[in-house]
Amino acid sequence: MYTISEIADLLGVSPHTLRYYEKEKIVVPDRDANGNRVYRKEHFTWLRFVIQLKQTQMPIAKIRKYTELYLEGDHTTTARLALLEEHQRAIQEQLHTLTATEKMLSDKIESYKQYIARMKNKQLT
Amino acid sequence: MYTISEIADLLGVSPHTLRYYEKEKIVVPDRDANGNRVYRKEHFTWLRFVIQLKQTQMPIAKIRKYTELYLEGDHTTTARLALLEEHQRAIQEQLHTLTATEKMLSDKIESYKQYIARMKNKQLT
DNA sequence: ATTTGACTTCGAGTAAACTCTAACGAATAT
DNA sequence: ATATTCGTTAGAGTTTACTCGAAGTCAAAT
Repeated sequence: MYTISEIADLLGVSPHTLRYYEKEKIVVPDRDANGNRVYRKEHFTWLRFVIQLKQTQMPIAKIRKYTELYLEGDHTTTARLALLEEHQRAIQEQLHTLTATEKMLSDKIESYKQYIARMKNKQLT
Repeated sequence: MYTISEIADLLGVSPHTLRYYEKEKIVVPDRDANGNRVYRKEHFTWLRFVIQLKQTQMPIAKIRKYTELYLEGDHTTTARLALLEEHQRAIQEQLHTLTATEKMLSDKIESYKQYIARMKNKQLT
């Protein structure tokens, strides 16, 4: 049982963001007698999942789609599977690009270091 | 020597985007007698580099910063190196997150597949 | 001579994902 | 009893990176 700011702290997001996710119907918490939001373990788990998808560039709209399918029940498993596989492919492409760029950068960084070392030497002579 | 639409085609971006990059002082092409943009080999090379940084989530502002330093000349090599190293770290973090998420997803995908297979079996009985 | 097509500028418009503001209510602290 | 703290809402504002539209120029094709 968490308040909005507690769960925000736990997840490293702002309460504003959590209200936004609620408006987008991605995670709709319970309410207490005063109308305050109450997040439970399952909300926490779902939010953690959502944030992980977000960190890997899945757009909010697709996350909402997946959430809708999940809430619709068992007959949407095939659709959900397709969505996850699509995102898996997106991730694999990103891994590709990032790996290539990392190589390019470490080469460039190496050249820069050598250039700087050469300049330092010159100064000492 | 390329026109704006030629280089846009070569790089897979729109002429609009190239004009925007010029406004942001990331790549400023030459002009011909009619005032039309003329991109040369070096502009192409720089744009390809910029696009690769963009694909790995470097914000336009940082790309512009790097470009400025580059244009300022040799005495900015240390600053440029620092910038590249910072982005390299960002990439390594992304690789981490993506790898972890890819594992998470392939597990989830596996469960979904098994669940669907189980349902199919049931139907056959 | 005029139409076509590609270019130009400047400024406005768009989409995504927040992020903030203002005005209010309830519970706790002094 | 009052001040503070934390929550609420609806709606407006912000940032990033484009993306588009309108009005105009210029050279080549018909």
